[in-house]
Amino acid sequence: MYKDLDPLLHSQLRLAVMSILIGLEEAEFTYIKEHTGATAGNLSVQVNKLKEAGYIKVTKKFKGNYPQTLCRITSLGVKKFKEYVNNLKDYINTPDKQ
Amino acid sequence: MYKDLDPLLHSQLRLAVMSILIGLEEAEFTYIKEHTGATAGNLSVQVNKLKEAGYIKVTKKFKGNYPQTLCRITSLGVKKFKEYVNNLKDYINTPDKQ
DNA sequence: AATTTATGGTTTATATTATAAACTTATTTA
DNA sequence: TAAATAAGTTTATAATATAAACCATAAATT
Repeated sequence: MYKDLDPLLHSQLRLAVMSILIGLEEAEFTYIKEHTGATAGNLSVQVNKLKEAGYIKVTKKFKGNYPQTLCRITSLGVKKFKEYVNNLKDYINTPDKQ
Repeated sequence: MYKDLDPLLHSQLRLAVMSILIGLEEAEFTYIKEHTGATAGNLSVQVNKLKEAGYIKVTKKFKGNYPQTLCRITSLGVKKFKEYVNNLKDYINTPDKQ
């Protein structure tokens, strides 16, 4: 019971990023920024941590004249996300009490 | 989408404490310590934060000759816990991708 | 054509948080 | 009576999250 929660995923912003990417396969940095409400700086840091851990892959291109940072979840990322969600369930199953 | 997660609850140990208390109505400090695997120091700090926020009520008695710290969730605590769990669901609903 | 504003970020400094180590007080046990 | 155990608390440190400041280029404005 109460298995450890992956600290990399147990963070509001990183979890939101993963949540977006698991549903989308690929998303722009700015898209994630808008959909999470995060500041660019914070997002930049957290995206890098997920990248360093191999949970996501980040590619940098140009979109027209502007830089574009694309994020995509890896199979490791999917696995870790699912593990996290499963472990979390033990914490949040409220056994009927109002 | 992606509502803010109560930072007081989005912490592995404090969430485990609340998870125990929502199922038990009352628990000893030592019971919580054993069931979470936390160190006494860490637990002491986190229990106090939950107490300060009014999420739990802490009473100190003696059990035989030894001090006994009892914890009990408050109605505010139950409300906040449920809100947290509801908000969290948006983050962890994996829309079918393996 | 120079200056200002916007885009798309990164780096760095600071505030917050979590955690462990050390300490306290009292109690058993050898 | 000395050492170990119980039940915690306090404090110091490590880790984390976040915001503020910064950088480079592009587009718009004067």
